[in-house]
Amino acid sequence: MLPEDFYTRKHVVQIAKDLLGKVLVTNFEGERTAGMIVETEAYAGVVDKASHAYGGRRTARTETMYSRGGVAYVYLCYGIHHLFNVVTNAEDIPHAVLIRAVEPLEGVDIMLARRGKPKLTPQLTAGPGALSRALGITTGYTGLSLNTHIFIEDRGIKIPPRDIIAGTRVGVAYAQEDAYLPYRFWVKGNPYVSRGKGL
DNA sequence: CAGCAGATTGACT
DNA sequence: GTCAATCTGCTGC
Repeated sequence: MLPEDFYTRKHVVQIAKDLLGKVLVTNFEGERTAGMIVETEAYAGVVDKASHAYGGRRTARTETMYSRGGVAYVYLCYGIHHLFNVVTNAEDIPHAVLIRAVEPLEGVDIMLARRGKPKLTPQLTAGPGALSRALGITTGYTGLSLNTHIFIEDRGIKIPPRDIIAGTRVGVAYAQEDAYLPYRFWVKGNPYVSRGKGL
């Protein structure tokens, strides 16, 4: 499992890159599922117009972003989709990394059942709402430390730097100039990377 | 308090 | 390609 100081570092963009190749694991009621992270986005807190915490906004929803790094921030998007983020940095600095896609490694049958799908295709976990549903992550787990039911492992998988591609974040056109920041990262050529509409 | 847009997805034309 | 699903939070009456 990743040490706590992996999450409490100050540079959320570096953490977003470092998370590629790590393994996101969930274990709910004995059902274990896991996938390798292949796509992430960094959200840089109060100065980032794309972040829920821009300008220091604090609401019931965003409160967990202000926690010390190493907990889950899960929120509901469009009223339907549960989006999973990793909170980083120190307490009161609301940085987070959105996990946008994983490649299934364990518990594929469980994921298929949760998604109501007959067979494995990239759609199973390509996209932030899709992977959360496949891994059983809901807003009920927001604020949970990443060391019990949801955790991230380093299995020694190294993504070569030349295979890490940077681009603009998906669905953040409203963020004006910050929409052009290269804060989205993915593993080159991996079929599970989402085909979200960037800029 | 109504209206609207959003870190999305899947069904349908 | 278009659109509905439906919760959170911001804006404006």
